[in-house]
Amino acid sequence: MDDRLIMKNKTGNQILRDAAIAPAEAERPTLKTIAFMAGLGVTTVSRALKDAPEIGQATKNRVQLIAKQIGYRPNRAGVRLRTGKTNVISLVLNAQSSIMGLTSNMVYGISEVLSQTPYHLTVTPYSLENDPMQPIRYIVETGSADGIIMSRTEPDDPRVRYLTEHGIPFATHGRTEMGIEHPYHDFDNEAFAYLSVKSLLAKGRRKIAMLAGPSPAVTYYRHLDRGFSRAIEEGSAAAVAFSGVDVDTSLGRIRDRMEEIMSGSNRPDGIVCCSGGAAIALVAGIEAAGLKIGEDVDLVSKQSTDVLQWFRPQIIVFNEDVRHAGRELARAVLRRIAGVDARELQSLSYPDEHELR
Amino acid sequence: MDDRLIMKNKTGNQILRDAAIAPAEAERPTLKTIAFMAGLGVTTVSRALKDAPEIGQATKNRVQLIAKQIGYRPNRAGVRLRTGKTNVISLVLNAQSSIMGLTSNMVYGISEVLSQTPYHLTVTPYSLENDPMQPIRYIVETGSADGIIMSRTEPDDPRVRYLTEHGIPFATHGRTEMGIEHPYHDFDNEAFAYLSVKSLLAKGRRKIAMLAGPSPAVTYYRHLDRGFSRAIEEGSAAAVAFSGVDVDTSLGRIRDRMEEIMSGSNRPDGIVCCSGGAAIALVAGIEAAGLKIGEDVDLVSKQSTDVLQWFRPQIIVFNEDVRHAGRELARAVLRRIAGVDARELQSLSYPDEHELR
DNA sequence: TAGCCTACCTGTAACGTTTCAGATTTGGGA
DNA sequence: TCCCAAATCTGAAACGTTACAGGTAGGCTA
Repeated sequence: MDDRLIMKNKTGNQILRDAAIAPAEAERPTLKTIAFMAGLGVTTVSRALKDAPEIGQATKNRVQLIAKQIGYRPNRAGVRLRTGKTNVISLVLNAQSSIMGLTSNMVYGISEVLSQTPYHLTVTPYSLENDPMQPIRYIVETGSADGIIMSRTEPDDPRVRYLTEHGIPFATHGRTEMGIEHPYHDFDNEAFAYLSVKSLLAKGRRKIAMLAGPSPAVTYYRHLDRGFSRAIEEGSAAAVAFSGVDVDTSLGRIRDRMEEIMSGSNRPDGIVCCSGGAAIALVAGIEAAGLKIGEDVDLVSKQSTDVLQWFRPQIIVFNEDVRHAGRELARAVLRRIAGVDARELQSLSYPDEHELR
Repeated sequence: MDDRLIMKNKTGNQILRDAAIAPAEAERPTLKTIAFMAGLGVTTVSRALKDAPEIGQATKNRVQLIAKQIGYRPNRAGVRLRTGKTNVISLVLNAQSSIMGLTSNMVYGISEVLSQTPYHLTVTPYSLENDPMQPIRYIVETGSADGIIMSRTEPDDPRVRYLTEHGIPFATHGRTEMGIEHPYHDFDNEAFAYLSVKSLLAKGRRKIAMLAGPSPAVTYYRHLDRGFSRAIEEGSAAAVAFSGVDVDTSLGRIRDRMEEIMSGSNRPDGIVCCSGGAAIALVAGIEAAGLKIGEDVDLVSKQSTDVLQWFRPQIIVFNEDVRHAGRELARAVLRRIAGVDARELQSLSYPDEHELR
């Protein structure tokens, strides 16, 4: 004889007990379980749990008590199948920006917010060689998320257009310039660049260069450029161009190129850098050229992880709180899903000059 | 009259067209769609798509062709509800280890593998103050993943015990010492510590200290300690203890404590550090004490992001390829889910001394 | 007394998939 | 010619949830 014991319990569900092997595999309670216990129909239970107006208060209390006692949790697959709601937010990012905890902080920030909700976070990285639209299309076509958070926003971003057309809630890290109102959170890169140049000017620097984002592809490049130019003009300083490198370049190449530039005749005496990772390679190049930070040349950099001030205390540092960005973005998509107008879900955070310990 | 047009298509599903507003919201094809197009029953289609033996080859070909042409993708909720399979792998990690791209590289490594499969990756961070069991229990109780990947493995890890008892596939980053065979991937920290001390000995250092993981809580602490002690003994050197700091300590406190220690009389002349982030603070402390790396004291560190050699070229660096760890762990859970024996899913990677450019 | 409203509750169907237990067809052997 | 097995295919049921269209009881009005 089989040593398994198959029985029907009162709810009609099957219990499968494996005599000694499986550890009393407790069956997960469903609406049916509660319905049986309360002597009600499943519909009533379903409604009672979501505080529907047509259910009596006494019933609601009773049902909710039972649900809590037996640890009922709605089956996500059931809900998803029936309602089409996935309770999933998808973070789509490119695998390049891994350096210096940008990704992790974003993930943590988002999770912090989602952990208070029924939403789960799925992460979908794509490599820079691939089409950024691909993961987006996949999510939309398979309906695998209720909302999307994405980074590396471009001025005329096809993803934004696509998602808007399809009516899928999303929030971007970074702004667009395409006349579509959508939720975003952005770091004020214009202010950063402006303030950076200002602080170099204050140190008496007059030939200033910037290591910026991948030109004009990504929106923040434009903002940096605007802030930079404005400050340069106001200070009637000279802008030195860095050709052949940007923040996406490999650290090794940044270092080499910097050594080259800083050994040349037209070298800048002040540099603005918009990534902590790049700044480190940049410094290596400067020092390889025999120059000293804080003496021959001053450096201002953005950082998203507390590290540059340990690296070279002379570097002027502005913090970008990516974790905060994550929280803002998560809140934005959630509220967008809830139907809030996109214009109310746009926020900016300002550069915060690092205070020395 | 209503300006919406509700019609039944041939499959019996409802199409809801919003005259001008919604952009031809194409209905997602289901098995039913294919069944209708092929003039078959849904059962046959379902089977044909998974190459079941009882379906004729001609039918299979036809069905698969149609499926491809109309871009059919199985509905995850349907599958999940029916089979209980979620097609989700959950990465559970603590929010502390954010520094220096550890988390991101892990995520990217895992995604790389999962992107070739029907699996999605969800990330569930928890803060160190919370019970590490909590997210695990949640996943098991709600059945929200088919497999789990987790880090910060402890010698006697309650999560490992719990998951094993419940028969949930998982893989850990790091080993346990509890007599349970389970899939893992680990960096050989014993070899790292051993080799590190060896290289310090080779530089003539004789008073050696180590900044290690949180004592004995996390397994890798033991491995580090073993490798360290063995090398110290073999080289008949002196081990200097670092009290009050470990790799979890805040960078600020590490710096301060290091300054203190390195200003004292019994300061080491060689240091092993097992985290790139901590190494940076450590260097700051050493230099604040007026000492020079490579002269007064030598430093060996592990890094998971290419940064220390730009920071101070004098630091001896061993790389831990966390992205590779992510790939290994993902492969391990997947194969575990497929029923492969746990003992075949245990792997180790070895420290790889960083080659100078 | 009938009629009707309100307050509360219920069964059935459906979402898309897989499994189960057949049903149908075909070909071959007797 | 008949029957059986093999090869294909099929409908119904079920997973857990919510939406829809009722149902019932009690009280109130006319």
